[in-house]
Amino acid sequence: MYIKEIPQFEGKEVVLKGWVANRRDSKGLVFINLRDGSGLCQCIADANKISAEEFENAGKLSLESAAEIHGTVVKDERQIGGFEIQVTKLIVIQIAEEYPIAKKEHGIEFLMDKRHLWLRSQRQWAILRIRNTIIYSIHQFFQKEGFVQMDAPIFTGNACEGTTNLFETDFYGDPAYLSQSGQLYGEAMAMAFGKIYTFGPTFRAEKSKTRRHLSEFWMIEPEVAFMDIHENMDLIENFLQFVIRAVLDNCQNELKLIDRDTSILESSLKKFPRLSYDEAVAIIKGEKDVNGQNSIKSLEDELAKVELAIAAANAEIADREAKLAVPGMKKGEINFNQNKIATLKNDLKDLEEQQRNIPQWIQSAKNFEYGNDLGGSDETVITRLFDVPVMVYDWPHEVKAFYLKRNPNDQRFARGVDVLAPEGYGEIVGGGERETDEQKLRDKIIEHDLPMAEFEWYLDLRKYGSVPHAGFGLGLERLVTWLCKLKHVRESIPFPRMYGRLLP
RNA sequence: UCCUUGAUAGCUCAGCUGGUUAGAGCGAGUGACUGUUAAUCACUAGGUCCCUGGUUCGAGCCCAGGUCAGGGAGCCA
Repeated sequence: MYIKEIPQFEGKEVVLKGWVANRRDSKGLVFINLRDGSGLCQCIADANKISAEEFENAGKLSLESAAEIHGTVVKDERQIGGFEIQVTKLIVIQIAEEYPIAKKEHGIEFLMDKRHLWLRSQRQWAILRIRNTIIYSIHQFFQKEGFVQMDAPIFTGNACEGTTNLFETDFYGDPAYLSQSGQLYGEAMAMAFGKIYTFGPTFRAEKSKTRRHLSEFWMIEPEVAFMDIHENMDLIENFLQFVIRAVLDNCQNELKLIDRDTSILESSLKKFPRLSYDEAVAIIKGEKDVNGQNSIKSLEDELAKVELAIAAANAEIADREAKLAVPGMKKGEINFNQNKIATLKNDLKDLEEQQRNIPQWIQSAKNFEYGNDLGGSDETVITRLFDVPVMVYDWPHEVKAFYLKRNPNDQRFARGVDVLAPEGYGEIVGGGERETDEQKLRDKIIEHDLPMAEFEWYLDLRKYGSVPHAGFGLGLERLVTWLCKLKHVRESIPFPRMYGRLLP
């Protein structure tokens, strides 16, 4: 019997096993918020309805203690889930020691150190259930479309893309690297199975400390034979919309718990704009408007808004501090005001950071040099103008991976495509159409200064039935982060691995 | 690797221009209260002010070096 099934048992006797998420006492009454992994439910232990020993035990239940509770389901609109349990019997399974995570705000370092316990709190629970729905719907989409799930190896002998840092390990005395992409193997498998997708861990040893990077993350990489870049963009759009719809259909409760405004998710079900690199650059530099909006002007407006918000927050802090300075305030009210000030100060830190960042974004957008890759701020600048993910294709070939095909009509461009998520989240998908000509690939490998011998097996694919093909890679954690509107990827995975973080 | 901000009680933070015995709230413990939602109220306990060295009559505060962390850049999904 799980808490999520309670609505089916109104008026009946049930048995729940779970952990104490919160407890409040009153004379003759103990309120227990029980958590069992499926949901939360308030249980009321009444001194008149259970034995004296059981009532005493109920009072001893510390935060995160485990108990088995027997009781009657009673409808009560005020409660989470609309029901509560009148306890008839209470069995203590374990009394927990003092629980470190208080019912209060904590700093991120502390919470990350306690990640194994933090997973129990409601917000983390909701995010990771959404992650589960996303994973399930990814498999559903590809399976219904006839893709074969086929994983790439994790130990690799070569550097697929060469540029990024790899984790080196010892493979029976030889150096081996943890995979940074299954891409090349996916191409081989697509030549055998037609449509495949990989779903596995990926490792990048970049000493990045940003809200978008992990050292270990999960990547989904489909690859399809006889598909060109435009069909690839169709696939990406259908795929992402299937996943978004699955989250909207199945996770309303979780989305509400994390306070996610779903309007952008709903608007993302309409067609994704497809911009060429040239168009994207013109928009970033403010040379081209989108629906009457100019990138530079809208940033300047944003900066003005941020400055107003900073002034408002400072005024409110001053006001509340003045009130606190007057003696005679009740303790509860003091507490309320102090917490409010703490929250405001935290908001202020974020606002002040934006105040510092936006002018830099404006500068970097104005000075954007044609031919460069888009930086994090450029992605933000462009996605702020849309309420759907944006696809940018046909990139200067110099900035993209060696295996991408050139646009046959304009050799300056490689047929890569990036999907930029709205709300400032930036790149969540990178992909494109692959080069089919063996000699052109050899030239590129030399140009990128990669060891040719390591790629001979890959070049074989171009000798035996080389056909047009395309695919993409989706970073699971970046998708979770955007769909949940998280501030940082570290909350999108149960145990994040990042620079400086190997425990727990 | 670079830029930037920070480290004070179990947690979140305050601590003025260097000054005598370092503070608050939460959490914990004890007690009060029959409907609470981070309950409320009273009392109690709780400190290597990150480390090393320096300046000074005097350092939580100033200086130098280090460690760790937050945010950003580069790079990427």
